[in-house]
Amino acid sequence: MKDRPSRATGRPTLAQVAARAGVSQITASRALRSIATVDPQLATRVHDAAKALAYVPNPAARTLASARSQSILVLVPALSNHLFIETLEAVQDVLRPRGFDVLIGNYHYRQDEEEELIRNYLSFQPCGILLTGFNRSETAARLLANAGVPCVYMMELRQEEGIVCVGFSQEAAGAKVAEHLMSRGRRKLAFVGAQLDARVLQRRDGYQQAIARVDLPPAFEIMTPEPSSVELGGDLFNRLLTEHPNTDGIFFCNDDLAFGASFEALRKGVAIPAQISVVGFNDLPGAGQMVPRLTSVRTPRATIGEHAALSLLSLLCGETPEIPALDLGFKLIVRESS
Amino acid sequence: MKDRPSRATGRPTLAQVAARAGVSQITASRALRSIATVDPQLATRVHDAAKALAYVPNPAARTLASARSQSILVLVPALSNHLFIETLEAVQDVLRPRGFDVLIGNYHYRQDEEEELIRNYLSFQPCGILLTGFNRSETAARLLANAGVPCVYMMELRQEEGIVCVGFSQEAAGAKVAEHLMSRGRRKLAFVGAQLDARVLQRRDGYQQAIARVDLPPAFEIMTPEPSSVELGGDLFNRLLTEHPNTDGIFFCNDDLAFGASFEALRKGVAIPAQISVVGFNDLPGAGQMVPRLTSVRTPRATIGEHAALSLLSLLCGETPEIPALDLGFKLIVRESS
DNA sequence: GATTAATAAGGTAGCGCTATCTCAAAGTCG
DNA sequence: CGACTTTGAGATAGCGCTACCTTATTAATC
Repeated sequence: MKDRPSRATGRPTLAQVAARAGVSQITASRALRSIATVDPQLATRVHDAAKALAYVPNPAARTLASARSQSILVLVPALSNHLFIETLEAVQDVLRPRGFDVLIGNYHYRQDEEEELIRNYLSFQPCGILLTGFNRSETAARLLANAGVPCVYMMELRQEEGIVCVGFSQEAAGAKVAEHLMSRGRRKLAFVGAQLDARVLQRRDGYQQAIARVDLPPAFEIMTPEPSSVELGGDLFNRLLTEHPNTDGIFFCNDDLAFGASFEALRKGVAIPAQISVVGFNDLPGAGQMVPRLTSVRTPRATIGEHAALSLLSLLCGETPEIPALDLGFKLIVRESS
Repeated sequence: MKDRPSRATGRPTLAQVAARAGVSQITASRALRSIATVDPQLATRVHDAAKALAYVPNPAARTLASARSQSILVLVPALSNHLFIETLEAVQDVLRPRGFDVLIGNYHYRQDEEEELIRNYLSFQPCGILLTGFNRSETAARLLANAGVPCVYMMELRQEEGIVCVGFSQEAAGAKVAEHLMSRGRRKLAFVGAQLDARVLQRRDGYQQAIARVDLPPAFEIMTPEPSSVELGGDLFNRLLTEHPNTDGIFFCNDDLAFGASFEALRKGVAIPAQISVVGFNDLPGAGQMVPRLTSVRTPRATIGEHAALSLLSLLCGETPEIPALDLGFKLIVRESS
């Protein structure tokens, strides 16, 4: 019988660590995974051996043997929006130091793409998933349910048995903006929305409801499914001025649009806030430097990422978070534009 | 002997596909990986069986058996800069349809963090790595060399045996800006840089060299290692006005800074471009909407991502790209601010 | 037509790790 | 003090796939 060439990677293996520590492989495995049933003295020997050999576990072998990886999947609708970047960073800051690795999936606000990502990434057997909002295809939801992987939902809230979510009330935020504009004496309000994901619509609803509560006529709406951008903001602002020239208060569904509108106003000589008050959403970096400085709703996107990751961790430990739907609130930052 | 409970995942396996197709497992494996030595007829049978069973390969098993994953690691210095987002998206657009999955590592412009990410992700046995620039710790470079994983470098160019890179000449871009400002009659030039990564310094060098070539005094420099932001741009602009009030042309190392400066100029009543010409870098979305519309250098960041991914693919096939250092150029977009 | 070379398919043996079971030793209790 | 539980460690057997070697078949060469 000829010797087959080794197919090994050359990296130190658990077997070598175990041999060096004078214990069995499985004991070494348990020690390195901090499983309680190992004598502390043995555990120390194992850790010393691992350090001496510069042992790094092989995640593929681990995943294959346990049918569960150390990866956590995070699905966001866009990377182009700075909002989600901050959420992602916070998620990574929580998970990476704890030995998880974060897989990022960007579905470009498309349900079919999200479904495809879920299908694809489930084959990696992630140990947990962070999702944005509740709006997804039935197939996607079924895939997730069948996989039995713990999920935490970000950005939106829903009080429902078995649902763990971290976010804030988009409706309440929308209402707050309406109340603010009305407190400034604005009566001819408008809402400008792009992209039109579930959260934009929720903000719109909250905004309109607050207006209805004081028996004002509903806000004029300009809505487009186009992706949001600074340029689009300028266009929609112009459209609004043409269609409803006497508008005196606008809530843009996000800051990008509001930025574009502000530029256009400067160019056209439309006085903000003298003639029209403008409010954005998210309070992105730069909102406070705009001319005029932009009133916006500061959303807790980083904290949402952080707490979503922590909630997922507790799910992974078999615990249920005390508050399954965690409301992190928001804050209206009033500046010159209103 | 008691029956052990199955540890299987429940998902269909290659063995089932093979059985259904009436071939051996290894033939099924080869057929699904499109390895040439399989009879097309058998291959069809295998593919049909796989489809019928909704078979999805187990990446962990694949990685373990072959000591090589289907993952490609991309390391970028920041996600907060929109520039890299576009590069990442282009990379993903090339690699995901071809069955690779993209691992994103963000090292926050810190060499130690990059090193840590490399160390960590190498344990996943990625089949290729995309890196940003050439500036990294020696340890990191050694780790990469020892791993023997194909690498492609993005953003910067270097003519060197065995180095595959895709980018453009940062120096040439800097020079181009200087020439443009001088062509507008500007003589008292300044350079404002933040973050100060290698690429910012290269742009600065190109800028200064172009100025030196026509025997003008060197540009005044304001340099700070702080992370770049709109707010910082305003601060640095004010500092520049105080320290060198007669400056008549400024090159900001990126658009964020230029945005902040523009806002501050509007606020202070400094006339751009009448009093000072301003040029940014990257031509981020929004540059064309600024007041005044910002002159900027449009960088091919998406194309860089695309070509870097393609070059990596050819390395994976054992080919060497015809042009190992691919210069994708840049374009000065002249607008109102200069 | 015998020998060699190329080709295609399959058998076998892991890759490196962990789940499960087994067993010995120690602790617990009526 | 014997029967029962608890505890810690090890033996065993895969997880699902692919690399390597071998063998069967066909094509090419002398």
